[in-house]
Amino acid sequence: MTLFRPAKQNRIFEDVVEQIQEAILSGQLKAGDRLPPERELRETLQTSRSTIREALRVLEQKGLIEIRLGTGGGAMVKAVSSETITESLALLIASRSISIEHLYEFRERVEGDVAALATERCTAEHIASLRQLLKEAHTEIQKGPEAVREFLSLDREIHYNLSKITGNPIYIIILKTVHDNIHRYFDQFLAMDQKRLDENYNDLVQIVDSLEKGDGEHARELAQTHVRRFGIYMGNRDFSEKKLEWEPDSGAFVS
Amino acid sequence: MTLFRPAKQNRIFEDVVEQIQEAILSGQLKAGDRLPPERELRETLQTSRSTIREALRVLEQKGLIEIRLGTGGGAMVKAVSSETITESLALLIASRSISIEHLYEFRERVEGDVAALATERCTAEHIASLRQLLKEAHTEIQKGPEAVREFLSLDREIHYNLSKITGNPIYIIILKTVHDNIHRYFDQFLAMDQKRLDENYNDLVQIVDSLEKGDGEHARELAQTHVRRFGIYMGNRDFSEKKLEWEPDSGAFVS
DNA sequence: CATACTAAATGGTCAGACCATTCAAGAATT
DNA sequence: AATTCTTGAATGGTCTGACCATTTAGTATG
Repeated sequence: MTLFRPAKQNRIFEDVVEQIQEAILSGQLKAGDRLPPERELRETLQTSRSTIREALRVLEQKGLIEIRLGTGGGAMVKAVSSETITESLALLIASRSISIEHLYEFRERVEGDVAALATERCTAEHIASLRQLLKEAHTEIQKGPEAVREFLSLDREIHYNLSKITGNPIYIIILKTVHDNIHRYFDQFLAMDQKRLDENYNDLVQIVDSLEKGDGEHARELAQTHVRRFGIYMGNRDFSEKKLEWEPDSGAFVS
Repeated sequence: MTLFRPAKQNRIFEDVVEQIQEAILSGQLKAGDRLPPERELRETLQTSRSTIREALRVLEQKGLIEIRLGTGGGAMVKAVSSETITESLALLIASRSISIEHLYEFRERVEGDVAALATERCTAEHIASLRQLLKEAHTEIQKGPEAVREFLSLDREIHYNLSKITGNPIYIIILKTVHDNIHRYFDQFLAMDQKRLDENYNDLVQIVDSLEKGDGEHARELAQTHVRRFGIYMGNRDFSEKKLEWEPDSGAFVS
């Protein structure tokens, strides 16, 4: 049960973190607001500056504040974003708890779901916006394989737009997180030849066509195929035999 | 492009974080290992104890170390887990960037994917293990509605097992994260009557039946229906009209 | 042998000082 | 008057050294 937390509320800086976090989440402090300077917080909260600073380090790592130097500086409240999730996922990859292959298998299905959902919910404006991006992508691939970076950037933008059409921020966050982590391996993409470029462009055109026709299941299949193609370029292997044991209690993997 | 980071490497504690994190991710420090005491790190890294401590706060928040008091204590390296992702998602929910309805729509499709994938990859042992859990669940629901907590715990365990069968740790992490965040709202479940209990139990039996038969698409549909039912109990409304604007550059939502 | 005490190791907190960066207000220059 | 330069104040970053709190291992005591 996740009913209880480990009782470890002894540390003062944790109390400071909690108070400030509560003020942010309750809306008393909004994005862009400035926290009082450290020396003032020190007096208000009746503690030492080092304790305040340890609390600020935690809040900073949580992505709740951002700190700037100088006269006009200090701790500013940030809008909660998906950055921390992206970083956590990057750590799981770096520690080899999950592999790029795992990430691709997951992405394939999520992008399929996104394409299907987007089909249900897209408007004429959405389609027009996608067509515009396709047009730009077409311009790029005509420049040949040296424009692969620009093409991939537009490819990403199109997937991003699809996730926005679903209206569900979780899909936006998940895709952003997955894309950010995959982009670290882009070097291996840069060798795409003209045939690959055309192939991928045609994938995108067909996906948008299906959206317009309202054929969600076809859009799903196309999106999955599209992602799978990308995965194959990256030397994606079959991983159906790979197994990782998962330690239930700690929530951590063991080899 | 995510090619460059903001050039802000001036802070010493960040360098300390980086060094220790690198030692952990490269395997020089393994889970369970103890970091040197603060006073020793202070000497080794030629810096002050407060700087070391700020670095430790960051590493702790990243979920890379855990700190214990007393003689045998100190900073211990932790196995990288999904805890931080769970916390980040909780922050997004608490700041109302995403709603429980969004979470349920996402969960519905992910659990569907998991059921379908698990069908492809399950072995006789997996089925036997699931049958055992179903048996325990059956025992619980016969005790009547007061055993709803125990039943829900087993329900969760079954979903967890399905994600393990996929062999893809991302599904394990995602479901764990989603479940952890949904469990905060469980109070509203506790009113399930006998009919609901039976309904949910039958869902689970049918899902396992489909797994055994190898009918992945049926398993997917059943799992989706099962999750949707849960969502409805929580006062889940139709949210297809809701829209949130997403700020591309910052990765943050704006109202 | 079991229990109680003691001391050492380690993290947690505090106070105060000084350094580094940034920015705005005023001074000097053109 | 406009521009540039200087200076000082505000603020975070770092350092030092001290003391407190908790835990464990070892020791003394019954």
